[in-house]
Amino acid sequence: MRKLDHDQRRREIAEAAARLIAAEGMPALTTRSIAKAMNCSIGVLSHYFDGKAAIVTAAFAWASERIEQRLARALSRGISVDRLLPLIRAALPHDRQSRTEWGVRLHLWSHAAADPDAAAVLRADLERNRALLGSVIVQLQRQGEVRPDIDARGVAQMMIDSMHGMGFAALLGLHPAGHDPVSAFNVLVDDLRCGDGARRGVARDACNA
Amino acid sequence: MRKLDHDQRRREIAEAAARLIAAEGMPALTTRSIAKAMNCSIGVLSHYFDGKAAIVTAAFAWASERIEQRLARALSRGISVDRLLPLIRAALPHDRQSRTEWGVRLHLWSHAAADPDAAAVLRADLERNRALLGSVIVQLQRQGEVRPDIDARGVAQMMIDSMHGMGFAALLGLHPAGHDPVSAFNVLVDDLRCGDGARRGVARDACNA
Amino acid sequence: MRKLDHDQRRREIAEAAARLIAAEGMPALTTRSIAKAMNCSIGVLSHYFDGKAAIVTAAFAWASERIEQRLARALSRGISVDRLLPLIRAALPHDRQSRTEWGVRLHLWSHAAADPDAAAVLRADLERNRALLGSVIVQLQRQGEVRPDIDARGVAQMMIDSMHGMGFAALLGLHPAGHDPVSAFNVLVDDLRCGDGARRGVARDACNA
Amino acid sequence: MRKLDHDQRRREIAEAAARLIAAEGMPALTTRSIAKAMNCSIGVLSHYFDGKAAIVTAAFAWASERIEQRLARALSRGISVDRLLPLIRAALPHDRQSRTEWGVRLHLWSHAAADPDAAAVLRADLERNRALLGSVIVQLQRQGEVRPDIDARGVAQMMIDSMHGMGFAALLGLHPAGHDPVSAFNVLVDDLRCGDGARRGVARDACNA
DNA sequence: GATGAATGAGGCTTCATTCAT
DNA sequence: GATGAATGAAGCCTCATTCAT
Repeated sequence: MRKLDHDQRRREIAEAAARLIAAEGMPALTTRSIAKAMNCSIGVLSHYFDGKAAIVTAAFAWASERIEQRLARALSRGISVDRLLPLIRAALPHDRQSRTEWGVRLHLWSHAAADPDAAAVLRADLERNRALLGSVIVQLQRQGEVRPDIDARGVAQMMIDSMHGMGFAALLGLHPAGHDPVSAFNVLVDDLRCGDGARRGVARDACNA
Repeated sequence: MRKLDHDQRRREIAEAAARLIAAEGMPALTTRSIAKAMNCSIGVLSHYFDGKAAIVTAAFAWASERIEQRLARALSRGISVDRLLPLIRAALPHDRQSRTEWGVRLHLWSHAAADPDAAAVLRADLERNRALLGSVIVQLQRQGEVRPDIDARGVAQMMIDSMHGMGFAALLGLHPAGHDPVSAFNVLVDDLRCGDGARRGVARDACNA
Repeated sequence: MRKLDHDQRRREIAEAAARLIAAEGMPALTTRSIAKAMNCSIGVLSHYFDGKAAIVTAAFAWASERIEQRLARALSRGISVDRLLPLIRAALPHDRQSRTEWGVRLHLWSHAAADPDAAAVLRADLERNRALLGSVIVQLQRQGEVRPDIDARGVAQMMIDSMHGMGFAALLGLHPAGHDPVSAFNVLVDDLRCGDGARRGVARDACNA
Repeated sequence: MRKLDHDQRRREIAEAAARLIAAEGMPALTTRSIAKAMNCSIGVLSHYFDGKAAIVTAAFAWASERIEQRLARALSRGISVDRLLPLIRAALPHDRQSRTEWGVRLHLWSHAAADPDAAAVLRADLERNRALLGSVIVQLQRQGEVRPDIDARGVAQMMIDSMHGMGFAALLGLHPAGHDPVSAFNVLVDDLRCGDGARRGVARDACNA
């Protein structure tokens, strides 16, 4: 029970730190700002974390965990080719909560550029996501919804890379107004589908016109 | 001539700062570290920049400029559908210099999360790149190498988003060993091409097998 | 209790700063010198004051408070025309403590020349002193010790102005050796008195001699 | 001729420094601000002055000189008891130029609190003014306009002290709106006059009423 | 466990001064 | 004589951390 309280408190601190990172950036994450956000004194932090670096690590972990949970929840609603786009959409930043998570993620990426430990964590995260998305595609192949000749892991990697690019860009408001980056995945998804050659062939005939 | 020296020196400082950012991250970018990298005294910096924030801005601008120049150079070698992949490859991090540029770029993105000015610069950068890549695609459409029914700007945006995701991931060593992220663009490029319906059709037939 | 400690500490810092200002001037008032005088570390100061400017303000306030208290103490010993000169003497710099207070006061005046906030504080201080001295004169008029036809506030203002000039000059050792500036007030005090026309008349006859 | 240019330039620099001191205070007096005000480069200053301290000294001297000249000009218009008040009024701050001079003077006083050299200069200045004003009073005594039984130097000192207090207060806007501090000198001047005992005697009778 | 006062290193900036051009 | 780039000390402030209460 004591242990539970302890872990609970750690999680609260990590979350507070994560929110601060997302909202104001790493430089604004100070022990003072965390204590203020937690409405507690500075000294408390050292009871739960061994220095600020550990809090940062925990904040990054908190966000990564949330992001994975979000993906898992989306997957739990059932898998089909037609659900791929909504799934991607659910994974990208689209509401306050997901924007916070993506905000932390972006800072984690830049943090990892100079911190090998963070980079290792990041690699592990990505590997899990790749495996997860890869297994989804394999399952769709087994369901006969996706062409069997494609490399599931390769496509998963590409989708994840693209999602990161889109997610960060969306987070920073880098897309033109009204632009829906996810719709671009239609091209890719259509390409994965079985038996839709007809429509595409027509369009392609236009070249020779 | 005096003015030239002044600008030259500013550029040198910006470059030194950019290299520091890429190599050790923003927190390691201090006036001391810049002066040390420049082999000069701290006070010099204030002769050329109006505070550290201005140096950071200049460093970001230096990297963005280099990245655009790199893209422009790649484009100057001629445009064709078959050159699209090499072009993308040239734009992604692949050597020391390009890794430095991408390192700064990643930090600029996370910096922009909390700095509206940096975000505005980023948006302008992206808009230019989008226009550039969009015009390339339009030209390819005019040359009859790309299907006329696709939305050039939409595809350009998607390619850029994906490149960012791949570029950052490649920079951080997030891809599995031996993985070539660029090859994933083959799917997209093939989709853009005119008159290649045949091969795809064959593959798609496998679904029904 | 905690609050008391806090305020007590603030007062100590303000006093230390005031003594430094009086002894060595504003340029010598640095965070280092204050910390050294307080025998504590530099960081402590920011626990109690919001920057150096706030310490300076508090130091000025400390001295002004002391000066007013000194005046109030002198007044509490009873009021009569014969006590006016001793009262003035008590208000002017005459011992180590009062010299410190006047030293700070002088620096406050020059500080106020470029700082509207300080000037406003100064104006308020002066207004209080003017009111206080004015009420003393009114009381003496009621007691029949001072001529009823004089303007109490005007005389109070003149006395205060003169006291400032004398006080600053005395502080800087500007008077000739052995000179007692306060005795000059005899002229004014005699002029205020009721019923001493005789002595003056005699002296004035000398003109026609 | 060269020497003249040199001295002329020194005077210009001293004046520029003095104006800066009066307008923005000592802390704002930097080599850069002086050079900017002079519209020249920083290096020039070291051709004419041996460091900043020398410039400050010269600026103080410039203002003191001006103040004395102002007093001398006022005296050259002829001396009589009736001209004493206008003379005092001319010496106090009353226009842009005199306010500048008084501004520098105030800073000189606070500067002298921690700088024995400046204090010595100040003492010498004051001694000259005391002698000047004292000789004026002596002359008035000889002209039979001032009572012969007063101590000329003592009165001169008192007048100077009061003028300083009034001048500084006026400079800082410390007087109540509409208040004319100089009129307070009427009391003193009347007291100096020969043969006006009648009016005073009448007023004094009011005490017994 | 919790508090927050204290520490002192280190960040950014400004300044007077020097000196090569 | 004039310029202004360069220097580096020193100013103020913030920060993570420690520790007595």
